[in-house]
Amino acid sequence: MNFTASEENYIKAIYHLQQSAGLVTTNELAAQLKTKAASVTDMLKKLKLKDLLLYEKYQGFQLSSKGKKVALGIIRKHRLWEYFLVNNLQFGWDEVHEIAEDLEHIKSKLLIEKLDAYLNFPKFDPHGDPIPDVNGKMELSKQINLIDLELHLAAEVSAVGSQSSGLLELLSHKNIGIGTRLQIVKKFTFDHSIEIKIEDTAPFSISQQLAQSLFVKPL
Amino acid sequence: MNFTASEENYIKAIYHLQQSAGLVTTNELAAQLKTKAASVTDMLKKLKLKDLLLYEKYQGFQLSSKGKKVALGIIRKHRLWEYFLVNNLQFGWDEVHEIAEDLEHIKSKLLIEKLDAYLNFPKFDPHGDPIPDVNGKMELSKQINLIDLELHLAAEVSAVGSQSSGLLELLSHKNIGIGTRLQIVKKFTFDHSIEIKIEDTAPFSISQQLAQSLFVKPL
DNA sequence: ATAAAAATTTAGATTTGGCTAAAATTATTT
DNA sequence: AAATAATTTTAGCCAAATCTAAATTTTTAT
Repeated sequence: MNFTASEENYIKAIYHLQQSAGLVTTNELAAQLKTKAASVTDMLKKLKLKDLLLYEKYQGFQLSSKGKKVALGIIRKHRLWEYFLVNNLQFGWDEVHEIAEDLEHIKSKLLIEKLDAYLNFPKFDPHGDPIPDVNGKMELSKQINLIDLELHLAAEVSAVGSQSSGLLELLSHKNIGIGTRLQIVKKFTFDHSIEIKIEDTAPFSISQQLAQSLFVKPL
Repeated sequence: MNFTASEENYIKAIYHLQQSAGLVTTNELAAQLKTKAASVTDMLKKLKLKDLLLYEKYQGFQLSSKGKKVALGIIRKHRLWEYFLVNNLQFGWDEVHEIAEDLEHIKSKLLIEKLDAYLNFPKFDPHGDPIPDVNGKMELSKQINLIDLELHLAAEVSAVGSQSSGLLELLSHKNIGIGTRLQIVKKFTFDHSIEIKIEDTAPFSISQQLAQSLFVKPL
């Protein structure tokens, strides 16, 4: 089956939303895609007709197993291209999301398999997110949200919660990236900020919001 | 200015047609794009409005200088991607056109400049067509791919397909450089290798891949 | 030079994906 | 349990890019 770029964007957005929420709602999706609820409803009908979506009107929705498979294919393409852009073309990891949004809609199956081989079958993209293989399987790492990391337990940054340029700018300013080793030295209840220490540098504190955008693997 | 994929396809097709014909006609273009004359007329009006086209109805048309600049930008992207697909991803040179048709519409300027650098600023694509540089300049000559040179016809090496060190190493080992005079003494269908003779030295054979990286001017 | 043929353009319809505004449904409050 | 609020859907419209059929202009041939 063949899908338009717009359909693919809906499928991908639904996939990401249902990861946390289970059932997805029309307004949520409209906000995510920066479009209007009425437009979403239209597309939902189309996706249901193509058996990509389990949907009863007014009742919320989620991807069918066919829909999930399509979503994983798009995510695979997106993350492989991001890997290529950063590792081969020397883009910064904060510059590649937009471009990969376009590249992910290029249709050729062979292209992606050859790209994957050329890159040596990478398992994680530059943001630490796992890359699905040809069958949609991916390594689900034991990463947890930084806010939930136990006090004084050493861990390694493995992923960021979004690709927003604001977040990436802040991280590079604070010298935090994928692979950075750190531990929490104090948690403050007042504003839920936490104080972290990166290897042997001086501890500094980060906001709850930032901590929630960081994922780590305990070492 | 930003253009749709469809507009870009029209611009590119007009560019190629006017290379041979000068003025282009509606039916010609419709045939080229596998669409109907009425659709072409609609698009011509749009392109004229955007100052990409010199067009008076019923009188034929051609690209404005602005239109030509846009065309060269698209051709640049197309040929760079073809080069990447063949030289890096190991596609056959006969498999890449379709995919490049899609990739050429990816918008990022930075992407193309980084790709160009990554590929070592190639001057010719895998089919021997010149790749325009950032300013739209390209090597225009009667050179042809060595693989297409007529048997026993004397010719002079005029360009190599890329600056890759592997290619240059091989060429210097075989004593082939710009200006080298040679002729083909035999073509083998089995592996598409060819046997060449440089001036008065003994003939030797070179691979299809190497022959495709060499461009010659018949003397 | 005029009629027929060919090429081109216009007019009106269709599809896709979006919009606004109004209607319908579900959820929340009093 | 109504009334109000929020959410979702429907209805009707718009723009881009295509199409068919009809009208117009240009070219060709008698």
